[in-house]
Amino acid sequence: MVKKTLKQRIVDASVELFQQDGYHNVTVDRIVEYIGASKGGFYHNFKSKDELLYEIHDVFISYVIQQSQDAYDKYDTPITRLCAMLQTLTQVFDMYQAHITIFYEESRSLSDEYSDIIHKKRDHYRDILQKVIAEGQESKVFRTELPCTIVTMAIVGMINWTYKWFKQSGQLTMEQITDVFTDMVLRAIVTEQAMEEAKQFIIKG
Amino acid sequence: MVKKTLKQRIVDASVELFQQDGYHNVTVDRIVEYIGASKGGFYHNFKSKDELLYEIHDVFISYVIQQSQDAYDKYDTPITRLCAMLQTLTQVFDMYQAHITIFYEESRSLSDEYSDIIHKKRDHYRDILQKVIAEGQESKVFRTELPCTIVTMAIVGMINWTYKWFKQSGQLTMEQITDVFTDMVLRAIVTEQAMEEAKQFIIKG
DNA sequence: AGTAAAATACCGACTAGTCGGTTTGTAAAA
DNA sequence: TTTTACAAACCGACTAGTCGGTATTTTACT
Repeated sequence: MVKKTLKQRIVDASVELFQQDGYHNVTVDRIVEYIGASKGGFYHNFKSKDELLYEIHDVFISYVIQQSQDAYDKYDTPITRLCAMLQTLTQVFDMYQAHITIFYEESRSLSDEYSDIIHKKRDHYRDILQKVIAEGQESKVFRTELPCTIVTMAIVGMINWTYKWFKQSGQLTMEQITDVFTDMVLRAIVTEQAMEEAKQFIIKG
Repeated sequence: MVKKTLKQRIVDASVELFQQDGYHNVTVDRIVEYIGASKGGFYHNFKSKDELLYEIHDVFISYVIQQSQDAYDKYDTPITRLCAMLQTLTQVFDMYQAHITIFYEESRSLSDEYSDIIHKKRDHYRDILQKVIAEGQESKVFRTELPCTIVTMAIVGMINWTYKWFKQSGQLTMEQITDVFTDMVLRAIVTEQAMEEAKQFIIKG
Protein backbone atom coordinates (compact mmCIF):
# COMPACT_ATOMS: atom_id res chain seq x y z
CA MET A 1 0.00 0.00 0.00
CA VAL A 2 3.05 2.22 -0.22
CA LYS A 3 2.06 3.26 -3.71
CA LYS A 4 -1.14 5.19 -4.27
CA THR A 5 -2.72 5.08 -7.66
CA LEU A 6 -2.97 8.30 -9.58
CA LYS A 7 -6.72 8.01 -9.39
CA GLN A 8 -6.67 7.94 -5.63
CA ARG A 9 -4.28 10.84 -5.51
CA ILE A 10 -6.58 12.84 -7.75
CA VAL A 11 -9.56 12.09 -5.52
CA ASP A 12 -7.69 12.95 -2.33
CA ALA A 13 -6.37 16.20 -3.72
CA SER A 14 -9.74 17.16 -5.14
CA VAL A 15 -11.54 16.55 -1.87
CA GLU A 16 -9.12 18.88 -0.17
CA LEU A 17 -9.25 21.56 -2.83
CA PHE A 18 -13.00 21.40 -3.38
CA GLN A 19 -13.63 21.77 0.33
CA GLN A 20 -11.41 24.80 0.53
CA ASP A 21 -12.47 26.67 -2.55
CA GLY A 22 -15.51 24.96 -3.99
CA TYR A 23 -15.90 22.84 -7.06
CA HIS A 24 -16.18 25.70 -9.51
CA ASN A 25 -13.21 27.55 -8.15
CA VAL A 26 -10.88 24.60 -8.61
CA THR A 27 -9.78 23.84 -12.15
CA VAL A 28 -8.64 20.51 -13.46
CA ASP A 29 -5.33 22.16 -14.22
CA ARG A 30 -4.94 23.11 -10.61
CA ILE A 31 -5.75 19.62 -9.37
CA VAL A 32 -3.17 17.94 -11.56
CA GLU A 33 -0.59 20.60 -10.86
CA TYR A 34 -1.20 20.13 -7.13
CA ILE A 35 -0.19 16.47 -7.29
CA GLY A 36 2.37 16.88 -10.05
CA ALA A 37 0.40 15.04 -12.69
CA SER A 38 -1.02 15.94 -16.06
CA LYS A 39 -4.37 16.46 -17.68
CA GLY A 40 -3.85 13.35 -19.74
CA GLY A 41 -3.56 11.35 -16.55
CA PHE A 42 -6.69 12.96 -15.20
CA TYR A 43 -8.80 12.19 -18.23
CA HIS A 44 -7.39 8.71 -18.42
CA ASN A 45 -8.96 8.05 -15.02
CA PHE A 46 -12.13 10.12 -15.27
CA LYS A 47 -14.56 10.70 -18.09
CA SER A 48 -15.05 14.24 -16.86
CA LYS A 49 -14.56 16.57 -13.94
CA ASP A 50 -18.18 15.86 -13.20
CA GLU A 51 -17.55 12.15 -12.79
CA LEU A 52 -14.88 12.93 -10.23
CA LEU A 53 -17.40 14.99 -8.28
CA TYR A 54 -19.81 12.10 -8.41
CA GLU A 55 -17.27 9.64 -7.08
CA ILE A 56 -16.54 11.86 -4.13
CA HIS A 57 -20.24 12.10 -3.40
CA ASP A 58 -20.74 8.39 -3.71
CA VAL A 59 -17.83 7.31 -1.53
CA PHE A 60 -19.22 9.41 1.27
CA ILE A 61 -22.93 8.71 1.10
CA SER A 62 -22.47 5.00 0.54
CA TYR A 63 -20.33 4.82 3.63
CA VAL A 64 -22.86 6.76 5.68
CA ILE A 65 -25.68 4.49 4.60
CA GLN A 66 -23.73 1.37 5.39
CA GLN A 67 -22.69 2.64 8.80
CA SER A 68 -26.22 3.73 9.64
CA GLN A 69 -27.61 0.37 8.62
CA ASP A 70 -24.96 -1.41 10.68
CA ALA A 71 -25.86 0.65 13.71
CA TYR A 72 -29.50 -0.22 13.19
CA ASP A 73 -28.82 -3.92 12.85
CA LYS A 74 -26.50 -4.09 15.81
CA TYR A 75 -29.12 -3.00 18.34
CA ASP A 76 -32.74 -3.82 18.89
CA THR A 77 -34.40 -1.02 20.82
CA PRO A 78 -35.22 2.45 19.47
CA ILE A 79 -33.14 4.21 22.12
CA THR A 80 -30.00 2.15 21.67
CA ARG A 81 -30.39 2.27 17.92
CA LEU A 82 -30.78 6.03 17.94
CA CYS A 83 -27.76 6.50 20.18
CA ALA A 84 -25.67 4.20 18.04
CA MET A 85 -26.67 6.07 14.93
CA LEU A 86 -25.88 9.44 16.44
CA GLN A 87 -22.54 8.06 17.54
CA THR A 88 -21.79 6.61 14.13
CA LEU A 89 -22.89 9.65 12.20
CA THR A 90 -20.89 12.18 14.12
CA GLN A 91 -17.91 9.87 13.89
CA VAL A 92 -18.27 9.71 10.13
CA PHE A 93 -18.63 13.45 9.98
CA ASP A 94 -15.48 13.82 11.95
CA MET A 95 -13.57 11.70 9.46
CA TYR A 96 -15.27 12.91 6.32
CA GLN A 97 -15.76 16.58 7.03
CA ALA A 98 -14.31 17.53 3.65
CA HIS A 99 -16.51 15.02 1.85
CA ILE A 100 -19.66 16.20 3.52
CA THR A 101 -18.87 19.80 2.76
CA ILE A 102 -18.67 18.89 -0.88
CA PHE A 103 -21.69 16.63 -0.60
CA TYR A 104 -23.95 19.35 0.70
CA GLU A 105 -22.61 22.30 -1.20
CA GLU A 106 -21.75 20.99 -4.61
CA SER A 107 -24.51 18.51 -5.31
CA ARG A 108 -26.21 21.09 -7.50
CA SER A 109 -23.24 20.88 -9.81
CA LEU A 110 -23.79 17.21 -10.48
CA SER A 111 -25.23 16.47 -13.88
CA ASP A 112 -28.65 14.86 -14.01
CA GLU A 113 -27.49 11.30 -14.47
CA TYR A 114 -25.45 11.38 -11.26
CA SER A 115 -27.77 13.70 -9.40
CA ASP A 116 -30.61 11.18 -9.36
CA ILE A 117 -28.48 8.43 -7.89
CA ILE A 118 -27.10 10.66 -5.18
CA HIS A 119 -30.47 12.08 -4.21
CA LYS A 120 -31.91 8.61 -3.85
CA LYS A 121 -29.07 7.60 -1.55
CA ARG A 122 -29.41 10.78 0.47
CA ASP A 123 -33.09 10.01 0.99
CA HIS A 124 -32.21 6.45 1.94
CA TYR A 125 -29.90 7.71 4.67
CA ARG A 126 -32.66 9.89 6.07
CA ASP A 127 -35.17 7.05 5.89
CA ILE A 128 -33.05 4.79 8.06
CA LEU A 129 -33.03 7.40 10.80
CA GLN A 130 -36.70 8.20 10.34
CA LYS A 131 -37.54 4.52 10.67
CA VAL A 132 -35.91 4.43 14.10
CA ILE A 133 -37.92 7.44 15.22
CA ALA A 134 -41.16 6.00 13.85
CA GLU A 135 -40.58 2.65 15.50
CA GLY A 136 -39.84 4.38 18.77
CA GLN A 137 -43.11 6.23 18.53
CA GLU A 138 -45.03 3.05 17.78
CA SER A 139 -43.69 1.45 20.93
CA LYS A 140 -44.39 4.64 22.93
CA VAL A 141 -40.73 5.10 23.72
CA PHE A 142 -40.63 8.35 21.79
CA ARG A 143 -43.27 11.05 22.19
CA THR A 144 -45.97 10.63 19.58
CA GLU A 145 -47.09 14.25 19.79
CA LEU A 146 -44.05 15.25 17.72
CA PRO A 147 -44.29 14.58 13.96
CA CYS A 148 -41.60 12.04 13.20
CA THR A 149 -40.54 13.71 9.96
CA ILE A 150 -39.80 16.96 11.75
CA VAL A 151 -37.96 15.21 14.56
CA THR A 152 -35.88 13.39 12.00
CA MET A 153 -34.97 16.55 10.14
CA ALA A 154 -34.21 18.36 13.41
CA ILE A 155 -31.70 15.65 14.29
CA VAL A 156 -30.28 15.51 10.79
CA GLY A 157 -29.88 19.28 10.83
CA MET A 158 -28.20 19.32 14.19
CA ILE A 159 -25.68 16.71 13.11
CA ASN A 160 -25.13 17.81 9.56
CA TRP A 161 -24.53 21.39 10.56
CA THR A 162 -21.41 20.34 12.43
CA TYR A 163 -19.57 20.28 9.13
CA LYS A 164 -19.89 24.06 9.09
CA TRP A 165 -18.35 24.74 12.46
CA PHE A 166 -16.57 21.71 13.89
CA LYS A 167 -12.82 22.06 14.07
CA GLN A 168 -10.71 19.04 14.93
CA SER A 169 -8.36 21.46 16.61
CA GLY A 170 -11.18 22.93 18.69
CA GLN A 171 -11.76 22.70 22.43
CA LEU A 172 -14.15 19.77 22.32
CA THR A 173 -13.69 16.48 20.57
CA MET A 174 -16.40 15.05 18.38
CA GLU A 175 -17.06 12.42 21.04
CA GLN A 176 -17.87 15.09 23.60
CA ILE A 177 -20.11 16.88 21.15
CA THR A 178 -21.89 13.62 20.39
CA ASP A 179 -22.61 13.13 24.07
CA VAL A 180 -24.22 16.56 24.24
CA PHE A 181 -26.27 15.93 21.10
CA THR A 182 -27.40 12.53 22.36
CA ASP A 183 -28.43 14.03 25.67
CA MET A 184 -30.40 16.80 24.00
CA VAL A 185 -32.16 14.53 21.54
CA LEU A 186 -33.14 11.94 24.14
CA ARG A 187 -34.51 14.51 26.58
CA ALA A 188 -36.41 16.10 23.74
CA ILE A 189 -38.15 13.03 22.38
CA VAL A 190 -38.18 10.20 24.93
CA THR A 191 -41.43 9.80 26.87
CA GLU A 192 -41.54 10.09 30.66
CA GLN A 193 -42.14 6.40 31.14
CA ALA A 194 -39.27 5.36 28.87
CA MET A 195 -36.81 7.84 30.31
CA GLU A 196 -35.37 5.22 32.63
CA GLU A 197 -33.72 3.38 29.74
CA ALA A 198 -32.38 6.67 28.36
CA LYS A 199 -30.87 7.76 31.68
CA GLN A 200 -27.54 6.09 30.96
CA PHE A 201 -27.03 8.38 27.95
CA ILE A 202 -28.00 11.59 29.73
CA ILE A 203 -25.29 13.86 31.12
CA LYS A 204 -25.57 14.24 34.87
CA GLY A 205 -26.20 17.74 36.22
CA MET B 1 -43.96 51.94 -5.78
CA VAL B 2 -45.33 50.76 -9.10
CA LYS B 3 -41.91 51.05 -10.66
CA LYS B 4 -39.07 48.86 -9.52
CA THR B 5 -35.56 50.01 -10.17
CA LEU B 6 -33.41 47.95 -12.46
CA LYS B 7 -31.11 47.29 -9.56
CA GLN B 8 -33.87 45.74 -7.52
CA ARG B 9 -35.03 43.68 -10.46
CA ILE B 10 -31.52 42.38 -10.94
CA VAL B 11 -31.28 41.41 -7.28
CA ASP B 12 -34.66 39.70 -7.27
CA ALA B 13 -33.95 37.74 -10.41
CA SER B 14 -30.49 36.76 -9.21
CA VAL B 15 -31.76 35.49 -5.89
CA GLU B 16 -34.16 33.25 -7.73
CA LEU B 17 -31.66 32.04 -10.29
CA PHE B 18 -28.78 31.59 -7.86
CA GLN B 19 -30.94 29.52 -5.56
CA GLN B 20 -32.01 27.26 -8.39
CA ASP B 21 -28.74 26.75 -10.17
CA GLY B 22 -25.99 28.19 -8.00
CA TYR B 23 -23.93 31.31 -8.44
CA HIS B 24 -21.44 29.79 -10.85
CA ASN B 25 -24.04 28.25 -13.07
CA VAL B 26 -25.83 31.54 -13.64
CA THR B 27 -24.17 33.96 -16.02
CA VAL B 28 -24.59 37.69 -16.04
CA ASP B 29 -25.98 37.31 -19.54
CA ARG B 30 -28.66 35.01 -18.27
CA ILE B 31 -29.65 37.35 -15.45
CA VAL B 32 -30.10 40.33 -17.72
CA GLU B 33 -31.86 38.28 -20.36
CA TYR B 34 -34.23 36.97 -17.69
CA ILE B 35 -35.44 40.46 -16.84
CA GLY B 36 -35.08 41.89 -20.32
CA ALA B 37 -32.20 44.17 -19.52
CA SER B 38 -28.65 44.54 -20.76
CA LYS B 39 -25.15 43.96 -19.55
CA GLY B 40 -24.53 47.67 -19.63
CA GLY B 41 -27.39 48.18 -17.23
CA PHE B 42 -26.03 45.48 -14.97
CA TYR B 43 -22.55 46.93 -14.75
CA HIS B 44 -23.95 50.37 -14.28
CA ASN B 45 -25.52 49.17 -11.04
CA PHE B 46 -22.85 46.74 -9.86
CA LYS B 47 -19.08 46.91 -9.92
CA SER B 48 -19.00 43.18 -10.52
CA LYS B 49 -21.01 40.01 -10.33
CA ASP B 50 -19.29 39.53 -7.03
CA GLU B 51 -20.69 42.74 -5.60
CA LEU B 52 -24.17 41.55 -6.46
CA LEU B 53 -23.54 38.36 -4.52
CA TYR B 54 -22.39 40.43 -1.58
CA GLU B 55 -25.52 42.57 -1.58
CA ILE B 56 -27.71 39.50 -1.49
CA HIS B 57 -25.74 38.18 1.46
CA ASP B 58 -25.90 41.46 3.29
CA VAL B 59 -29.60 42.07 2.87
CA PHE B 60 -30.29 38.72 4.45
CA ILE B 61 -27.83 38.64 7.31
CA SER B 62 -28.48 42.23 8.35
CA TYR B 63 -32.17 41.46 8.56
CA VAL B 64 -31.57 38.35 10.62
CA ILE B 65 -29.37 40.22 13.06
CA GLN B 66 -31.86 43.00 13.48
CA GLN B 67 -34.76 40.61 14.02
CA SER B 68 -32.79 38.56 16.53
CA GLN B 69 -31.81 41.64 18.45
CA ASP B 70 -35.41 42.86 18.47
CA ALA B 71 -36.57 39.53 19.84
CA TYR B 72 -33.94 39.77 22.55
CA ASP B 73 -34.90 43.30 23.53
CA LYS B 74 -38.60 42.63 23.54
CA TYR B 75 -38.46 40.03 26.31
CA ASP B 76 -36.60 39.75 29.56
CA THR B 77 -36.29 36.10 30.55
CA PRO B 78 -34.08 33.48 28.88
CA ILE B 79 -37.01 31.21 28.05
CA THR B 80 -39.20 33.87 26.46
CA ARG B 81 -36.24 35.33 24.66
CA LEU B 82 -35.24 31.95 23.30
CA CYS B 83 -38.75 31.18 22.14
CA ALA B 84 -39.09 34.58 20.50
CA MET B 85 -35.81 34.10 18.71
CA LEU B 86 -36.74 30.64 17.47
CA GLN B 87 -40.03 32.05 16.28
CA THR B 88 -38.38 34.99 14.55
CA LEU B 89 -35.66 32.95 12.94
CA THR B 90 -37.86 30.30 11.43
CA GLN B 91 -40.15 33.05 10.20
CA VAL B 92 -37.24 34.77 8.47
CA PHE B 93 -36.13 31.47 7.00
CA ASP B 94 -39.61 30.94 5.66
CA MET B 95 -39.51 34.29 3.87
CA TYR B 96 -35.88 34.26 2.85
CA GLN B 97 -35.30 30.65 1.94
CA ALA B 98 -33.71 31.62 -1.35
CA HIS B 99 -31.43 34.11 0.35
CA ILE B 100 -30.28 31.69 2.97
CA THR B 101 -29.57 29.04 0.39
CA ILE B 102 -27.28 31.48 -1.32
CA PHE B 103 -25.90 32.68 1.99
CA TYR B 104 -24.78 29.27 3.10
CA GLU B 105 -23.75 27.79 -0.22
CA GLU B 106 -22.13 30.61 -2.11
CA SER B 107 -20.29 32.50 0.59
CA ARG B 108 -17.07 30.86 -0.52
CA SER B 109 -17.42 32.66 -3.81
CA LEU B 110 -17.26 36.05 -2.12
CA SER B 111 -13.99 37.85 -2.60
CA ASP B 112 -11.94 38.58 0.49
CA GLU B 113 -13.08 42.15 0.96
CA TYR B 114 -16.74 41.11 1.20
CA SER B 115 -16.08 37.80 2.87
CA ASP B 116 -14.70 39.42 6.02
CA ILE B 117 -17.72 41.64 6.51
CA ILE B 118 -20.16 38.79 6.02
CA HIS B 119 -18.33 36.42 8.35
CA LYS B 120 -18.33 39.02 11.09
CA LYS B 121 -22.05 39.49 10.76
CA ARG B 122 -22.65 35.74 10.71
CA ASP B 123 -20.73 35.45 13.97
CA HIS B 124 -22.71 38.32 15.42
CA TYR B 125 -25.97 36.50 14.70
CA ARG B 126 -24.69 33.41 16.48
CA ASP B 127 -23.45 35.47 19.43
CA ILE B 128 -26.87 36.92 20.08
CA LEU B 129 -28.32 33.43 20.41
CA GLN B 130 -25.39 32.19 22.44
CA LYS B 131 -25.81 35.09 24.84
CA VAL B 132 -29.37 34.00 25.58
CA ILE B 133 -28.22 30.46 26.30
CA ALA B 134 -25.37 31.66 28.49
CA GLU B 135 -27.62 33.98 30.48
CA GLY B 136 -30.11 31.17 30.95
CA GLN B 137 -27.36 29.00 32.34
CA GLU B 138 -26.19 31.72 34.70
CA SER B 139 -29.66 32.01 36.17
CA LYS B 140 -29.97 28.20 36.34
CA VAL B 141 -32.91 28.18 33.95
CA PHE B 142 -30.91 26.22 31.40
CA ARG B 143 -28.90 23.14 32.30
CA THR B 144 -25.31 24.10 33.01
CA GLU B 145 -23.97 20.61 32.34
CA LEU B 146 -24.32 21.28 28.60
CA PRO B 147 -21.61 23.48 27.02
CA CYS B 148 -23.37 26.59 25.81
CA THR B 149 -21.43 26.77 22.56
CA ILE B 150 -22.55 23.29 21.55
CA VAL B 151 -26.14 23.95 22.54
CA THR B 152 -26.07 27.09 20.46
CA MET B 153 -24.72 25.34 17.40
CA ALA B 154 -27.18 22.48 17.84
CA ILE B 155 -30.03 24.97 17.72
CA VAL B 156 -28.52 26.92 14.87
CA GLY B 157 -28.05 23.70 12.93
CA MET B 158 -31.57 22.52 13.54
CA ILE B 159 -33.01 25.79 12.32
CA ASN B 160 -30.61 26.50 9.50
CA TRP B 161 -31.00 23.06 8.03
CA THR B 162 -34.65 23.82 7.30
CA TYR B 163 -33.53 25.68 4.21
CA LYS B 164 -32.52 22.32 2.76
CA TRP B 165 -35.83 20.57 3.19
CA PHE B 166 -38.64 22.96 4.05
CA LYS B 167 -41.24 23.36 1.30
CA GLN B 168 -43.86 26.05 1.60
CA SER B 169 -46.14 23.69 -0.23
CA GLY B 170 -45.44 20.90 2.26
CA GLN B 171 -47.76 19.33 4.81
CA LEU B 172 -46.68 21.42 7.74
CA THR B 173 -46.42 25.19 7.92
CA MET B 174 -43.32 26.83 9.27
CA GLU B 175 -45.33 27.82 12.36
CA GLN B 176 -46.07 24.19 13.15
CA ILE B 177 -42.45 23.25 12.63
CA THR B 178 -41.38 26.06 14.91
CA ASP B 179 -43.63 24.72 17.65
CA VAL B 180 -41.96 21.32 17.39
CA PHE B 181 -38.48 22.83 17.42
CA THR B 182 -39.32 25.01 20.39
CA ASP B 183 -40.69 22.03 22.28
CA MET B 184 -37.61 19.94 21.58
CA VAL B 185 -35.14 22.66 22.50
CA LEU B 186 -36.89 23.57 25.74
CA ARG B 187 -37.18 19.98 26.89
CA ALA B 188 -33.56 19.46 26.02
CA ILE B 189 -32.04 22.37 27.88
CA VAL B 190 -34.43 23.71 30.53
CA THR B 191 -33.72 22.54 34.10
CA GLU B 192 -36.31 20.60 36.09
CA GLN B 193 -37.01 23.50 38.42
CA ALA B 194 -37.52 25.99 35.59
CA MET B 195 -39.69 23.70 33.50
CA GLU B 196 -42.85 25.26 34.90
CA GLU B 197 -42.26 28.48 32.95
CA ALA B 198 -41.49 26.48 29.81
CA LYS B 199 -44.66 24.38 30.05
CA GLN B 200 -46.69 26.82 28.00
CA PHE B 201 -44.40 26.25 25.00
CA ILE B 202 -44.41 22.46 25.25
CA ILE B 203 -46.73 20.43 23.06
CA LYS B 204 -49.16 18.38 25.15
CA GLY B 205 -48.99 14.60 24.79
C1' DA C 1 -42.06 78.53 -17.25
C1' DG C 2 -38.68 77.44 -20.72
C1' DT C 3 -34.38 75.70 -22.17
C1' DA C 4 -29.70 74.45 -22.30
C1' DA C 5 -26.31 71.80 -19.93
C1' DA C 6 -24.97 68.18 -17.19
C1' DA C 7 -25.50 64.08 -14.94
C1' DT C 8 -27.57 59.65 -14.74
C1' DA C 9 -29.38 55.36 -16.57
C1' DC C 10 -29.06 52.11 -19.82
C1' DC C 11 -27.72 49.53 -24.26
C1' DG C 12 -25.17 45.86 -26.96
C1' DA C 13 -21.29 44.61 -29.62
C1' DC C 14 -16.77 43.33 -28.55
C1' DT C 15 -12.55 41.36 -26.12
C1' DA C 16 -9.30 39.01 -23.49
C1' DG C 17 -8.82 35.38 -20.77
C1' DT C 18 -10.20 30.95 -18.84
C1' DC C 19 -11.09 26.15 -18.51
C1' DG C 20 -13.04 21.56 -19.64
C1' DG C 21 -11.89 18.41 -22.72
C1' DT C 22 -9.16 16.33 -26.98
C1' DT C 23 -5.35 14.78 -29.53
C1' DT C 24 -1.01 13.15 -30.28
C1' DG C 25 3.05 11.10 -28.45
C1' DT C 26 5.76 7.76 -25.61
C1' DA C 27 7.62 4.57 -22.24
C1' DA C 28 6.82 0.57 -19.74
C1' DA C 29 4.16 -3.55 -18.87
C1' DA C 30 1.76 -7.73 -20.43
C1' DT D 1 3.03 -6.47 -30.61
C1' DT D 2 -0.64 -4.68 -28.16
C1' DT D 3 -2.41 -2.46 -24.21
C1' DT D 4 -2.06 0.48 -20.27
C1' DA D 5 -0.78 4.69 -18.04
C1' DC D 6 0.49 8.83 -18.31
C1' DA D 7 2.52 13.46 -20.46
C1' DA D 8 2.13 17.92 -22.95
C1' DA D 9 0.58 20.81 -26.35
C1' DC D 10 -3.54 22.34 -28.17
C1' DC D 11 -8.54 23.71 -29.14
C1' DG D 12 -12.95 25.81 -28.98
C1' DA D 13 -16.74 27.23 -26.32
C1' DC D 14 -17.96 30.18 -22.84
C1' DT D 15 -18.13 34.29 -19.84
C1' DA D 16 -16.88 38.39 -16.88
C1' DG D 17 -16.07 42.69 -17.80
C1' DT D 18 -15.29 46.96 -21.18
C1' DC D 19 -16.37 50.79 -23.95
C1' DG D 20 -18.43 53.92 -27.08
C1' DG D 21 -22.67 55.47 -27.62
C1' DT D 22 -27.84 56.87 -26.78
C1' DA D 23 -31.99 57.89 -24.09
C1' DT D 24 -33.85 59.97 -20.01
C1' DT D 25 -33.96 62.64 -15.99
C1' DT D 26 -32.25 66.38 -13.08
C1' DT D 27 -30.09 70.79 -12.38
C1' DA D 28 -29.11 75.66 -13.40
C1' DC D 29 -29.90 79.74 -15.22
C1' DT D 30 -32.63 83.26 -17.55
